[in-house]
This record gives sequence, C-alpha cells and structure tokens, in this order.
Amino acid sequence: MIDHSHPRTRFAPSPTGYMHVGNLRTALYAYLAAKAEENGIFILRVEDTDQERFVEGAMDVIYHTLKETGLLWDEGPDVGGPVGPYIQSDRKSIYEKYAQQLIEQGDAYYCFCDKERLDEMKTLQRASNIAPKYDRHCLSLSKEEIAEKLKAGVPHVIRQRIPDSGTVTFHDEIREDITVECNTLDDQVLIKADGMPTYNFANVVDDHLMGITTVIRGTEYLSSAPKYNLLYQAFGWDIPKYLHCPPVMKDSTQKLSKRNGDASYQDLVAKGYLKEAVLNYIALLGWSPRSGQEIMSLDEMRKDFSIYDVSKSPAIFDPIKLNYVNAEYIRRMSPEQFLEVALPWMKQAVKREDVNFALLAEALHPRCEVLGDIPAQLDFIDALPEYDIELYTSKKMKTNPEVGLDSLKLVRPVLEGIENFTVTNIHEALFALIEKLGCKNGIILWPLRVAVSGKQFTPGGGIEIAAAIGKNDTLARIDAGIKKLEATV
RNA sequence: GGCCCGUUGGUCAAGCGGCCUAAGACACCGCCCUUUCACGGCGGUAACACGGGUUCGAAUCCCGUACGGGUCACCA
Repeated sequence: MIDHSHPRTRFAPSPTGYMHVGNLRTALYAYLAAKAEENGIFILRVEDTDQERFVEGAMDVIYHTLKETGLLWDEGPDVGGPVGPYIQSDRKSIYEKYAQQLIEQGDAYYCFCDKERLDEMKTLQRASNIAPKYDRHCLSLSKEEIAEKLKAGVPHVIRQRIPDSGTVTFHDEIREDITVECNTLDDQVLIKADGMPTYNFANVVDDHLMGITTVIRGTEYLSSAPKYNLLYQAFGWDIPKYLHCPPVMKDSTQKLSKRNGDASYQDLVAKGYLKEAVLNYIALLGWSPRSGQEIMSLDEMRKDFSIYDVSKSPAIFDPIKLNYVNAEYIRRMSPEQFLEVALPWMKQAVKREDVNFALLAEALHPRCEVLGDIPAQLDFIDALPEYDIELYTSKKMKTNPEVGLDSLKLVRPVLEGIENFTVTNIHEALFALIEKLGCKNGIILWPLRVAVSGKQFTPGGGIEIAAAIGKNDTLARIDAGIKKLEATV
C-alpha cells in the first residue's frame, strides 16, 4: 500500500543523452516538492518507451548527475521500491492490461491505419487549413472486422477515444483551471504498433500506479494535459496535482538546448563551476524563495520550497549571475577547501613544483569567480613573461622606469638578506625599508610586483608573489628587471 | 493557421485591489578601502507591453490588441 499522505514526486527522464540545465531544474523542483516535507518520497523513473532513441550510457549520466547534485531518489531502477519496476520498458504488460480495459469500456479502440493513409490525411487536412486530427476511420470497425484483422496480424495501434463534445478542465497549481473543448483534442495513440505505450499513456498509468501526488514537468506537456485527465477519468483514478514549469531560455525566443551548443550541467562543471552553485543558480530560475535569501544549500531550499512560488513565465539563463553565485560559493570556502578544489586548476598552468601553492591559492581566492579563471592568472609563475618597461609606470603609485630601477636596486639586498622567505618576513623587511626611505608604499612595492610577475594585473601583490615563487627565483627576476631597466633608462 | 500558456528595470524576480511616488539580487556607474587587479563597504541609474473597462481606488480583476512561447507524431 502506498502512503499518499506525504508527497510523492518523480523525475522521469528519457535516456536519450545529456542532462541539460532545464532537465536538472525540473528534477530539482520535483525533489524539493517531495522533500519540502519530512516524509516526502522522490522517485526516479526511466521513460524508455522509444526504443529507437535509446542512447548507450545515458542512464549513467542521469544517475551520476543526480547523485553529484544531491538529488537522491528514494525509489528507482537501481534501488527498487514498492511500486516497481521503475523502467517503463519493463512495465510493458502493465500498459497492455490497462489499454485493454479502456477498449472494453469504449474509451479506446484499435486502429489499423497505416502510415501512408495517416500522412495523406494530414496533408489534406493541413491543405484545407484545419488542425490535423485522426479522422476515426477505424472507430467504425465492427467487432468481427477487428477480430479478423487482429487474427491476421495486421499492424495496429490503440487510440484514445476522446468524447465527441463537451469540455475538459484540468488544474495547474500555478495557472489555475484550464478548460478546452474536447473537439480540439486528437484521438492520440496509447499503444504503439510495437506494443510499447506512448509517453502519453505510460505517464498516466505510472503516475497513478506509483502514487505520484504532484506531477512536475515542463510546459511542453501543458497542452496534452486535458487528454491525460480524460484518461484518469476513464479509469476512475484521482487526478494528481500538476505543476508545469516554464522553460529555461537562452534568450527571449530560444530555449536553452544542447542543440544550440548551450552548456549542459556537465559542461558547466568542466568549466570550473561548482555543482552546488549550479544547482543553486538554476533553482532561482523560476522560483523565488520566500526568505529572500538567494545563496542557499539544497537543505535550505528544501525548507523554503513551495510549488506555488514557481513562476509562470520563462526565465533566461544568465551566465553572469551564475558567475556571481559561483563566486559566492568560492568565497565562502575555507582556505583549505579552496586550495583543494583549486589545486588541479593551478597545476594546469604551473608545472614547477617549487612554489607555494597554498600561498597562491590564498591570493587567488578572492579573485576567482569560476575555477576555470585560475590558469590564466598564473601564467607568469613557471617563467617570467616578456614585458614592457612601461609597466613600471603608475601614475597613482608615482612610479616609472627610473623610479623602478632605483627601487629594485634597494629592494634586492633587503630581500637577499631575509633568511626565512615568508610573507611576514618579506613584509616586515620591506616596510622597514619604506619607513627608512620615508616614501610611499607604492614606490617600493609596485616595481617589485612588476619585476616578479611581468604583468599588469596579478593575484596578490609583490610580497605574496615573491614568497610563493621563492627567494632564488625572486632575486633572479629582480635582476632581470634591473638589467632590462638599465638597458633602456 | 487552430487550441493553450505567458508578458514588472538589461537579467532573475517581490508584489495577489489601498502599505507601490513598485522590494531584493546580478550587471552597470560613482565613491571609500587598497602595494596591482580583485574582495569588502557605501551610494546611484533603471520596470508594471498597449488600449479599453470594473472600482472611491488597479502592477494587481475583466475584455480586447500586440509581442513571445508551447502544442497540433506510432518523441518524450
């Protein structure tokens, strides 16, 4: 017996390839809708009724993505559960049984029309500008005719018998009641010629049998929802709550899609976005937390989520805001955590081992929105790049190549005299020098940073960089700077 | 084309008839902090698609129009 007193929701992907951002968000909302309550159940169901579209390995992507983002399911193909199997192709006989019931009730009928006839009909209908709809050619077949064709093995499908007149109303939780005329509805196929159910049939049967209390899916199903209601009514089943989520868009007219080359969840992670940040950001596309708090963990979302707070209109995926959310997650990490996640990215740019990665990480920490930003910021570590001496010019710091040369000559012996080459010691020694000279910090520090980095912008100042690359390299780079300046000044 | 859905700043959005001379966040701009760039702090620019109703009063309700989306498969 299924317990209906707590929410049961499902994520029902078809294993056809990638998990795109919109899919993941639907999964997230379904998860949150279930887990907003203590005993809610989140189910994973695989919709593989289209055998032609099956993609090898697609299931792994689904499992992996869901696990990685923490959307753990309570029932599913791998973990089982009371209402299995959870793979539709394993449920074929179930659908057959229910389809038979509909035929007996007169709510469905066999159709033996072949593709050619159907195509012809559609072309004709289109030409005369009427909405393509099955013409019910096979509805008038007698019992005998049907039995004969069945016996002869004529390929056939089973179609839903839509009422001739009247209206159907269904209720979407955020859109309220939606009513349509039955005569605008098509006698859709329920069971395909290969014996597999269509999505349109399987989802109704499964959602009922699996005790789904709230169906959460994309708006592409909004217009077929009335037909599903008719099916529920024919079976005498309770109709679940519906929530149709608006799409995630690339811009105001195009959906975000793999086809457009838009980033999938996997792509974003590969670019250095944190999985928590991606999940957090996409949650915000179409849902605004009551608390007003934007940066939130899955657990916090769970506590604040309500399907009634999901928005009705499409949301454009904004990579800039994703960057911000990601940066927030990075900033909230401890130095140790950041070092851990940043290290692989640092090593992409830094091949030498004799540098202080922890120090580099510390400098990078507030300067990194996406981990993928890291390599480019460290391109001066392995080798000092060629640079223009104009880098020594800073109006604000009141320095130029001449000043730079003098400073470097003063700095060099000071640094050379430092025994233990740490940030603290370098800082102390240099500031003592600055005090002795009675000059601005920048007079000394700006040239140092340029000399050790050869760059205009760097993570960290001259002191941090010097400590990170070590004394020998620092002195060598200063010498190079002095030489460079002497040659031209 | 028929049917269905939607429309608050550049973006995400709050708002459910008076508290709206419309929140918050991102982005943008300015200032402060500062050994670069950042981080951080403070401040600023910027919106109810349009037209009719209903009402003492409308971003909020109704009707049209425009624009956008979805759907019209033996795909989900």
